Amino acid sequence: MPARDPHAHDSYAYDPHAFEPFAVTVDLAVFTVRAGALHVLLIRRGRAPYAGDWALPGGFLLPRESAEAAARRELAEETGLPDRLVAGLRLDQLRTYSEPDRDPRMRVVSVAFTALVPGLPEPAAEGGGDADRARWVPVAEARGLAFDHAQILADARERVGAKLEYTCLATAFCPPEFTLGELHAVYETVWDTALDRPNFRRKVLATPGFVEAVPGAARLTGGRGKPAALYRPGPATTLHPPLLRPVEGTQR
Amino acid sequence: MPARDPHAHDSYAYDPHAFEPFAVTVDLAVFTVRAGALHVLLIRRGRAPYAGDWALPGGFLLPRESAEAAARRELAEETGLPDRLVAGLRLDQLRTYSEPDRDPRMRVVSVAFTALVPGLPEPAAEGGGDADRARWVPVAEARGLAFDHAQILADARERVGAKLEYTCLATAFCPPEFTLGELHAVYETVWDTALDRPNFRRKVLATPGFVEAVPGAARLTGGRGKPAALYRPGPATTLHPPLLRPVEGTQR
DNA sequence: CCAAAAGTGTTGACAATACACCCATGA
DNA sequence: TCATGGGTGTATTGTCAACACTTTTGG
Repeated sequence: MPARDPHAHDSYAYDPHAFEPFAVTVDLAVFTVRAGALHVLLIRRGRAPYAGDWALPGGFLLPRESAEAAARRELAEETGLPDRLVAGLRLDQLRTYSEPDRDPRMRVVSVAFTALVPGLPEPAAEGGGDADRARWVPVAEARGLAFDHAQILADARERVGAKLEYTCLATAFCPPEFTLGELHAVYETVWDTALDRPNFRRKVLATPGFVEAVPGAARLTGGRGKPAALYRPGPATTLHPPLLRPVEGTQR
Repeated sequence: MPARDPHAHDSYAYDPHAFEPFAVTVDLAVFTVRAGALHVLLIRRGRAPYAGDWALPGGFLLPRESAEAAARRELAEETGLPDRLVAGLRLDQLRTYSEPDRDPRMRVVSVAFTALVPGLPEPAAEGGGDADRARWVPVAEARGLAFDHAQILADARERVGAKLEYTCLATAFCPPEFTLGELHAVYETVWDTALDRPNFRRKVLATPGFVEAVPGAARLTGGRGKPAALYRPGPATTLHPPLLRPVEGTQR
């Protein structure tokens, strides 16, 4: 409930703490698939607390800026990602982290986002701003993160895995035109499971609007093997029926 | 990124706005199923802005309180829901609303939650606090809400519908012991679709841990018809494979 | 010719649907 | 005995997993 008058309720009538200032920030978990491993974009902190540690990119909301806008701005400022890519990037809210002691200095509430970008040929974290401190790090090796960023990263990883099941978001990990082999590799990498290639292929092609063929085009992948047909992302956003992760446990 | 020193970055070095205070609130979309319709818990506002309009319950975070804790506290304070129910209630973060002008008076960032409660015999919105201003309203009739609460409500409704597909959350709409007919009615009400009863029944019973039979018990439902067996919520939290909403469109 | 990667076919297990049908209770 | 809601059976249909197989390229 926005801005109810802090004097409106007995339990904090005239309580100055009702105006206690909160800092509001955004944090970004930006993922990519490189060299067969899921990577996350991290920034090395320059000052205390957690100086020298790795952290998720992010920062404060400006006074008249939504969290989405702040996330996009911070991503452009703090990382070396190309402007065109950041402008067209899809940002998904993950959740908001509001534990009172998550920052040792003051009360900070942070809205976390996830984003998926294609694997880039060059290290991507180059250029102006704080970009020299930005790096792609395999999620398996991302340890000792500042603040509660390990938790955010874990939540984000789980969310991304789940989203691949029932949305068409996997194509966001691929370049504008991609082969089904590349899309297959995205699923296997994010889920860390083997998927039967022929069945995966059929499933993707049977879902209307997931991908659409680029007429006549083909590409040699890795120089070896038969050239693969190219596809573009289709207009669909959700997968019906979903493409479920195989479960290790007892059921199904 | 929590509490980065606002002087740390050139673009707002020494900018006092980096400390611009934000108010942080929670908003709650609490749903129940009553008389075959999905209802949401609303509060009638007592003062401007939007005086006299209906709004979602919610309020400010206290200085050392997480959003989850604030949501639970506000729910207990503002509504007549029984304390036992509020204490055991499951709260799910929906998303955070941060548009700069969503409150006409000041900058307010609000973390929205959803919660599901069983249909209560009595009107539920009774007792102390602001409870006399609280009411269950059918979502179809909830119009003209204060602030951006119509948007929050729409998002919450969609999320709840989606969650029924792949989680066991539907039992939260039912009393501690319930019949499969009641569970069936929950799905039909929330999704606003007819579901084949025998198939629904088999699906639920075939999902391990969704529900477990209460030994020997049976209940007359509505006085008419055969007494139905009683079930309790099981230990499972997710539905594998999911119970998908029938789609009206072309696909599937 | 061989290795590697793309792409097709086939089959059996299983799950979801659309029904028809029986059972227990109140009026 | 009828209406009402609970509960069971079954045939059909479709989907998914497993795996054998063909095709096209580079070396």
